[in-house]
Amino acid sequence: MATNSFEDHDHSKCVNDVMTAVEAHCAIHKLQFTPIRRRVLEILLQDHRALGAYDILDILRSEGHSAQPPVAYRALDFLVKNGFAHKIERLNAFVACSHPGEEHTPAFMICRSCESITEAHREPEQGQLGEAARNAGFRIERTVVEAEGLCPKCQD
Amino acid sequence: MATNSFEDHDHSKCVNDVMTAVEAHCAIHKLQFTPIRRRVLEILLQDHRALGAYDILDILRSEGHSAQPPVAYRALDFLVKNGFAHKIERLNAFVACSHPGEEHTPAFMICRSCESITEAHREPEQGQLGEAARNAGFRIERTVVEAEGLCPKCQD
DNA sequence: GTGAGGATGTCATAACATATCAAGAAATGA
DNA sequence: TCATTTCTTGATATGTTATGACATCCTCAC
Ligand SMILES: [Zn+2]
Ligand SMILES: [Zn+2]
Ligand SMILES: [Zn+2]
Ligand SMILES: [Zn+2]
Repeated sequence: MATNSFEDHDHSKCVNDVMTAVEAHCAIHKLQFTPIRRRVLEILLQDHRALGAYDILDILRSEGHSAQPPVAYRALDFLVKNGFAHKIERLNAFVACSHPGEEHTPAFMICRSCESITEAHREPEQGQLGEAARNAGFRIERTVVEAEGLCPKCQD
Repeated sequence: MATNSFEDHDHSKCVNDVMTAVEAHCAIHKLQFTPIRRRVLEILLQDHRALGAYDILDILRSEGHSAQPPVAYRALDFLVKNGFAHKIERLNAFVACSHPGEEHTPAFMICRSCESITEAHREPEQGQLGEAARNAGFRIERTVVEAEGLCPKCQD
């Protein structure tokens, strides 16, 4: 996966790398990477966009799977809990992770025009938020950092 | 309002200052600070917590107002659009702004234990997110920055 | 083989948010 | 003042996102 998915890149390699990393991670950690979970991740990886749970359900149904909401939400829970996908709070939607399995604190840039999303990484204790937390005596456990705007292509 | 609402502070002054500032801002900008809008802001100001639209509806109803969802959402839209309240995306809920009317880029610290929320301010172009955006050629228009964790009191 | 834990299928419902249209109130400008 | 326009509210309905609950099935350990 390119470091910045706004740039042109070999996307099939991008998909492949993630699937390989996830398979390896599941093997090591004895996680069941079942067909539904795999298929949902594949769907998320189709492009660098966030999909709602019901978008995913529609796709599953179009493939002959009689899918009820919990089917999508359970697969997404699995992917999110294990660091293979992230929820974009601003959109109530889900995106595949660029660095599956690795511990990281993501920040997202969301293009409002083409809807593409790039994941960057932060250090939670650094920067303005870290400083504000120290000043307030607040202990950060999770962060939601999402920027909305225009990607390079859509600025033209 | 205290710079950090996790600290003990004179909350009635805190409420008063915000209401005064909002009234002044509405007078200057010819905004209609109607009874419903005022009441919803008062409800949000009761404590430094986020309330869902339906929480607000319940309160309005308990006060004899026959309130349907659009009543709450319209008032909240008004408050958010004019910078008197913010939506907390992580919670699908709304909180009163600490600096009503002023242009600012908020960041929130949300205590998962007592649910209190403090608003800090960021410079959108600075810090880790600003740097990531410059590297990617991304133009930031809005940001969502929310930290979840434990406030000073709840760490004991 | 039996029991325990995890995964899936299915139905139902909760929680969050908006579309639409009618009616009323307030600002605007003759 | 009166008409016009714009904003606000009332009310019904519906759309969208997410979870609860329970039955069934599968796998693995014992
Ligand atoms: Zn790619
Ligand atoms: Zn990630
Ligand atoms: Zn206060
Ligand atoms: Zn604010």
